[in-house]
Amino acid sequence: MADDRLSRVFAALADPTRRDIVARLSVGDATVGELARPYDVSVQAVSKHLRVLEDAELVSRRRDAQRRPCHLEAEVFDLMTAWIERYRRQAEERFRRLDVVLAEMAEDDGATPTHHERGAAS
Amino acid sequence: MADDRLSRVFAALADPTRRDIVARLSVGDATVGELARPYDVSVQAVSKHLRVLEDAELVSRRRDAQRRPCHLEAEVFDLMTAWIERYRRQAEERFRRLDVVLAEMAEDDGATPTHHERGAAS
DNA sequence: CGCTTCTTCAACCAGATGGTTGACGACTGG
DNA sequence: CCAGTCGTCAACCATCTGGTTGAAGAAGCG
Repeated sequence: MADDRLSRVFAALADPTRRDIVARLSVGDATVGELARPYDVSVQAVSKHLRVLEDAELVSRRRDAQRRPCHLEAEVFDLMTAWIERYRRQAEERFRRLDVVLAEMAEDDGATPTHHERGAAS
Repeated sequence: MADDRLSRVFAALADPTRRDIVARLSVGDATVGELARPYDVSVQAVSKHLRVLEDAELVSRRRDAQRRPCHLEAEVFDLMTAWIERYRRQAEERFRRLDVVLAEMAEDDGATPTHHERGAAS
């Protein structure tokens, strides 16, 4: 896996267990042991998952006696959302332009060209 | 990697080359050869990347003579956005509730407890 | 201090990933 | 038809991943 920020975040969330951990942390902070309990893998495995989430800066940790409570850093979601929205918009923009071109073609002559199946704008 | 839909999508986007391919496809459809040109890897490697994107249903392909033009399926972005927004909101909601609790505590007595560093509401 | 609890480190393993090269399949176009 | 182009399949390789077990650190408790 590449070592840039966005790659680490996407890779971290490409695992269902880690997504579930994120889901649970969105409700409230939790320790490694608490997080591990519901899964039928070793606590060490969960500890590794948490390290991945921490490297992706999705999770941070305090120290509380022997415990290391995990805290969800929701700001990272903005990074993903920004990336996703950028290309979603670009793709939508592209469809919009395509519709304009098709509309112009329809004005020029009555031919109906092959077209992507998508709801055309008004 | 897990084989569920969301895992495939996140895993597909965890690679910078594949994200770049998505970025380029957001501008317009392209063939495998066209997509491969800018990268200094073999066309076979790019073909593999496209297969990953296709399995994640981020990309679909037509047939045009020998060519296999690739098309971005932007709808999948909705899936990710939905997941992300869900937990972002939940985390924000949690902070909101925390702020309420803290406000109530402040009313009860003047003590200032330890608190997450985050901009408190109002 | 010594035991127990919570967590991580280390070594190991099977399987996935991302790359390579070489051969082949599909289709065009002269 | 047959040379050439576009793309994929197959085999191989190094590295990463997600899991295991066993041992060790770190901190509180009696």
